[in-house]
Amino acid sequence: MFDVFFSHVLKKVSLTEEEKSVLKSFFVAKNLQKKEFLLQEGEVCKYLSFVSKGLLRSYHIDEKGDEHMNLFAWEGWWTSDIYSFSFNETAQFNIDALEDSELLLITRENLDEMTLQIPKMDRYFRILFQNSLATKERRLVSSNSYTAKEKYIQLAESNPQMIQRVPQNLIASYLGLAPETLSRIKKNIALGK
Amino acid sequence: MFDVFFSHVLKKVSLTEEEKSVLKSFFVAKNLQKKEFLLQEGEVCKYLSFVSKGLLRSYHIDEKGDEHMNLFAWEGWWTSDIYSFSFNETAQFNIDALEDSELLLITRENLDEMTLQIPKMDRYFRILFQNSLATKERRLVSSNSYTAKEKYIQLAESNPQMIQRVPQNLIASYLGLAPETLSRIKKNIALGK
DNA sequence: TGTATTACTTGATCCAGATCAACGGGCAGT
DNA sequence: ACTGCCCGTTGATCTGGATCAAGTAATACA
Repeated sequence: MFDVFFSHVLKKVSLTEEEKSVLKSFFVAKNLQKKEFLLQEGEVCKYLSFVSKGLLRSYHIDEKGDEHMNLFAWEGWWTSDIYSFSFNETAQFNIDALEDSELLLITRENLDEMTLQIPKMDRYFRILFQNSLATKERRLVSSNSYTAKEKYIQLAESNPQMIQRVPQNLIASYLGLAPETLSRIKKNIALGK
Repeated sequence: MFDVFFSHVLKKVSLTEEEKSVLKSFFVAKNLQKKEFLLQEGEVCKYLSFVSKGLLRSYHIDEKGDEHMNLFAWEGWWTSDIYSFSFNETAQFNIDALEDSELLLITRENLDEMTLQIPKMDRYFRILFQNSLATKERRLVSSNSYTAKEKYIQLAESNPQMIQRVPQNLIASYLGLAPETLSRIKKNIALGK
């Protein structure tokens, strides 16, 4: 359970055995079955969650009832409604499991306490958030600047695993496209553009 | 020059006078005149920049030559091509000044060194990036989920200062709209929807 | 203080991608 | 093995916002 976690943390900061065991104490383990919810829109998001096994999705449902994917998180990724978690406001995202999953959860209070006890973890999360921000910034520009086909090709190149692992209709939603549109785009690409 | 800077840092972490003077030594001050560039697409972004006075914009230019705004930064905000800065890759954004501006620049090497000497700054940047990430995540969903009019109204409510301070055609670009579209939207709103 | 350049508006037309509709194929549960 | 249904495909049509075009107001600059 913690193996995947430590191997990820150790890529960014070093930890003693002592620190590792302190670290563990701030987390709670949770299993989630396929289709089970970790968070529902309207609640306050209490946890930052590390995925040690499985696959989760985070998505928003608009007034018309349409789903809009925010992100997918599998082994080695964190997920949360980070806005809700940070500012203690109502969540805008739902998070549920696309596959049976194993998680490590930490509350905001524990995160604060943990980083005070082990300041290196501020560095870990600083780097984590910095990298996520960088990626999200590029995705936002891509979303405003490119055609549907260009966006799909960019995604396929930058994140081929997502395309293998996540159903096509959810990929469409992630790109802000109708499922029919993505289907047609893939057909065109297969026919040599 | 550093007054605005310290007042912002102190909102998130406390600092001794000693630490303040150490902190200062890692930054370089820079003035930028209106229309002058801080960064051009294709370079590597060497600095994370704090705006102590003025207004900058960060934007991407696509193959057709169209500009797509990424963000605006005024007093108390940071700007950078964070992807380029973090991963030492070619910048995708241009950054230039919309008003005469005063900046504090820090290199990646100095940022790393500074956070090692003053670990509290890891916490400062952890919180900064966490908040930016939260905001960007919401903006991305908004961009994929709402109509042009809804996006404008949301922006006007959540960030009225931006609308006052930034020219309308740049706001349009920030929202991923043609300037004509935003003009019409504002007209409709003025006419009572 | 005049003129040039840039910002904003308004109208007419166009198009990428959404929506609606119908069908086939795979796989999940009994 | 059967059946139900979810998922992807394909076709036909519609539409929000882009694009093209022209005029007007505002700001800068000399």
